[in-house]
Amino acid sequence: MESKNKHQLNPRISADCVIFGFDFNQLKVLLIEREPVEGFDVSLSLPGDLIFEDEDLDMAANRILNELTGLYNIFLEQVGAFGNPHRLSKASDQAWLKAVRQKPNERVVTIAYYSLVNMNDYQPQASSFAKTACWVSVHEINELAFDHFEIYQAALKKLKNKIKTQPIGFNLLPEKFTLSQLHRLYEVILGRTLDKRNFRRKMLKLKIVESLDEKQEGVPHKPSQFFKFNELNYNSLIENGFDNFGF
Amino acid sequence: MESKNKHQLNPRISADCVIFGFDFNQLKVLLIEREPVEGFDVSLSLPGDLIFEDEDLDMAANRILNELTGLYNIFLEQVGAFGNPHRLSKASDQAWLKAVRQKPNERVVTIAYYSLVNMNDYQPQASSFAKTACWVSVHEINELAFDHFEIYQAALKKLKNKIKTQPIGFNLLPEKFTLSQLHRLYEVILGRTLDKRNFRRKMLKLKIVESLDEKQEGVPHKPSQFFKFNELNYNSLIENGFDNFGF
DNA sequence: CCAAAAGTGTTGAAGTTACACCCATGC
DNA sequence: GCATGGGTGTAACTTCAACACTTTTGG
Repeated sequence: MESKNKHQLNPRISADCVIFGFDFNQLKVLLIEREPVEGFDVSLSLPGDLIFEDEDLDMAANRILNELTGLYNIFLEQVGAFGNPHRLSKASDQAWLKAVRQKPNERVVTIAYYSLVNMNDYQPQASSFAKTACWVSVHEINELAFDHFEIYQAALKKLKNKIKTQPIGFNLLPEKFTLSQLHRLYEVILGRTLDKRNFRRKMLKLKIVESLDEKQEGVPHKPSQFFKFNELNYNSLIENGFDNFGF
Repeated sequence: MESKNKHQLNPRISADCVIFGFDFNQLKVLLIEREPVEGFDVSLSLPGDLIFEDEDLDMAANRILNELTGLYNIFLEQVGAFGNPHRLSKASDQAWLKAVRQKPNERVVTIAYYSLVNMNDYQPQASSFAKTACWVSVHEINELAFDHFEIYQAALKKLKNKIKTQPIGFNLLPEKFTLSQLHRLYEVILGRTLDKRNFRRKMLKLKIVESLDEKQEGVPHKPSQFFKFNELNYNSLIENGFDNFGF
């Protein structure tokens, strides 16, 4: 790394982020609306950017995440590298790249990440690579720019697998939450219904949740108990996973 | 991608392979001996190479694997991207790179893969990037060039996790094998002993093995039955995994 | 006949699934 | 008082973990 290169963009490597959120009902992904270019409709893409030469891959993903959401230090994990030589060569993508990149023809390999955010903490930010961002429900995502749909699918698959053995779901919830919210979260991520009683039993047995002395107020039904997660047991499960989480 | 670039090397992206083998006793990794450069000892590294501009990442990994082993179409899966800006800057690594790369200072992000090979099929090949290759037992691997030790660890972790839910172990065995061999394989990959009876029961219940009308010969103990794997059930488990594989 | 690895069953404990009704609140 | 979602227990079944002796062969 020669010093003249230190803070230049690397024109061949980018990072893209699949940022998941949960609105207590649906699983969402934060997408950016690409400025329309002549002859093509608006289209949605994952937030992403070229990396800097002096920047680790994780740092680049964190930068993208932070520029877009204002959040630091939240769950972020690599999905993998996507490098099909033709991943940028659709006509609509090329038209857009010509408008924003110095070298629109350059082959770019992207390193994909996924992140879990608490939607309450999210504050939209103006960012260098995104004019407007919006949360889109996963079942409404069907076409994305470049190979981003494929990346999104890989990220969702990784999330599904991971949530079966590690208690990462809490990253999508606020500090206080109800077991029903957690239940719904698991259902939407795994894409199937889970028995309410069995679910609660399992969570309580794993001891990753702890009930608070506080209940919902103002709801037109029996108020729900709030819980927080138990950091100690949470961390030990993050290390070891729980093998028999038979959803 | 301009056509003049079509078959040039991409100086910023490489692929590295962690190639696992099993000699019926130990889990091994195929490493290459880097030519010593003045002032530094011989050192071991993972096989790897820069990718070509017109080459998919998977293709590049397959090329490296094939050039080194003569094998095609075998198990190969991405581990992830490794891109620490200083991953190549140790003095011994720099000395070596100066001898073999046009741009030894270039920052290179590498995409790591792991592969499972049947050691009997392996035939050493002369290759552009390796003079000599050798199988090293996993418990003897402690230092590797660049960040390759970190990559190796990530690959092994991925293998451990994957073998718990998918029947990929067969890729490391010949067509005919005994249940004891399979048993030993699982033990060395997972790094712990497994009860013999419980192991056999589980494998037979999953129906991924089928006994052949053939036994070991010439062994100084009760001869062992040979098995092959059942491709049909194998493939359905590759799709679906087996959730409750509680090792 | 001895050494070496193959092969085989049972039992108690734990975990999984399926299932239906009462409760507390706001309106 | 009614609509809404919250909260609870049990029984049948499956899976898991632990454990020791007999068999077949070569030398």
